[in-house]
Amino acid sequence: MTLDVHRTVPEPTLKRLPLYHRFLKDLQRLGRESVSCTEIGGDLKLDPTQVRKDLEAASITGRPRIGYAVVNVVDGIEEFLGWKKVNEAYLVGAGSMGSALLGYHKFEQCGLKIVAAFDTDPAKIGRKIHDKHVLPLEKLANLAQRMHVLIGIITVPATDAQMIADLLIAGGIRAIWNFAPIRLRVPDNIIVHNEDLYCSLASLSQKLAKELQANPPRGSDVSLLVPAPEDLSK
Amino acid sequence: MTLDVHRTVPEPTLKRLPLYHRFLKDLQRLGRESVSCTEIGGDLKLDPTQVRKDLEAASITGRPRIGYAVVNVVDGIEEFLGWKKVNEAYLVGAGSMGSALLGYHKFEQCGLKIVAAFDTDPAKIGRKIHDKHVLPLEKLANLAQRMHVLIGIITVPATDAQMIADLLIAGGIRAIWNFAPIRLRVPDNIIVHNEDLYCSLASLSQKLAKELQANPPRGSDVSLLVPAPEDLSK
DNA sequence: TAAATATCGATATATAGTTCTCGATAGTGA
DNA sequence: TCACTATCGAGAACTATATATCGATATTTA
Repeated sequence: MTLDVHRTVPEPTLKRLPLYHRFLKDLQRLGRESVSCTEIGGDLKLDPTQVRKDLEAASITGRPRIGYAVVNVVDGIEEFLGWKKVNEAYLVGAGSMGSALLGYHKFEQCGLKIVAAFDTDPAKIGRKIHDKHVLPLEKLANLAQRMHVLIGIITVPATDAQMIADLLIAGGIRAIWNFAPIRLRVPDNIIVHNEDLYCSLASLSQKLAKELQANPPRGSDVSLLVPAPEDLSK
Repeated sequence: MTLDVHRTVPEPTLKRLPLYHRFLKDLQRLGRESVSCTEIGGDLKLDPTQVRKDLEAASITGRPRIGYAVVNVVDGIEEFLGWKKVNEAYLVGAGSMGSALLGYHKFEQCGLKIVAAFDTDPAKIGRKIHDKHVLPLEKLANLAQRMHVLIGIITVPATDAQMIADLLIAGGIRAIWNFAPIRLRVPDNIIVHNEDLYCSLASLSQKLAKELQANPPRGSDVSLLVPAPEDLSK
């Protein structure tokens, strides 16, 4: 059995796989043994063919007329996404976003174990947040010795993010989950995943602006915003 | 001048516009007056044509051999994304993620003003988090009266998210920014934007798993993971 | 037992998004 | 002044992603 880990899989597919995983886990809890693409697609409002292709990308196969064995899909997705073996991660920046992430204990079921947080704030250093130690940033340099830590999570202000990225990379980190609103400059072999809330927000804002233009909210009178021609003359 | 708000713009374009905005704001601070796609693309590691098309989508034009007027781009992006007029938002779920978002004051420069938070936890109700009042969830129903609030931000556990979404929609909300790891069922005219960290994580995990298979980390001996054929016989 | 049907798997088509090409333009420097 | 060049703008070509079609298969049911 060769895992098809090498063929590159579309990004959208990767982001849908957890949705299937979640839905199938629920089915599993209900004791269901098999499921069809049609049903998955129905629940998630996705085209059944889409679902089939996504599962195929993760090397998961089903049987005609029967569907997929629930356990196969759950297992196959975990295997494919690398959720079976957990990678350790360091989080840098124990501010409010950092603290929030430290509390996401379910990340561990998704291959991510945050083992420690780093910060420069003396008020935070030495304390524990959601059961994770907050260490002084200086200690991050020792990281090189603790070679098993491969993931860095950046939750510092944009101004510090590049410096932290450099530190993490020097320490041997291979992948960065970046929550700072800035594009990091990193070597080609480093995987960076940006979680830029302002970029997400942009998409929401624009769609809302467009929608409001088409269907203005009750109570808002467009004539107040756009003066009628005769009003402009006075 | 007619704003091209009606032609639908690719999602990827919408998510890149804030990057340009940020870079050009920096240039503006440095006193720069014009900029080329080549330069923007160089900074953000994007194809110059891509940049040009994105700006075109936002109805921003430049001049051959000169480039774009920095002020035009900054202004044009803000206009296009609807960042000039600020929409008010309610946040539901004053947990750690909710609190973190309440602290993102720069959202206000991006058309989003969180005016209040709601929660059911008596320990949180009545307090202020990052200067925003935390109100009891019951009061969310009054929302219908406060018609100017159009955006709801959901930061409650997945189990409660659908119920909260229903409440928000009943209250007249038009767009939802959903941080709960669940797909909400909403009417067609409601805009939903999912910020599902597990989906993001999936993409990171898979890329890392793939990368580690190609280039195993120093100190990890592959022979320990994959027994050589002769080892299987004993 | 045979027809009907739900489903997968593979392939083809369609749509969305990105990159390339080239002509037009407006500065720069010989 | 005139060639030279960096750039935009428009459209073509390409690539990636999503959807549709169709044959094969296994179960159900008449």
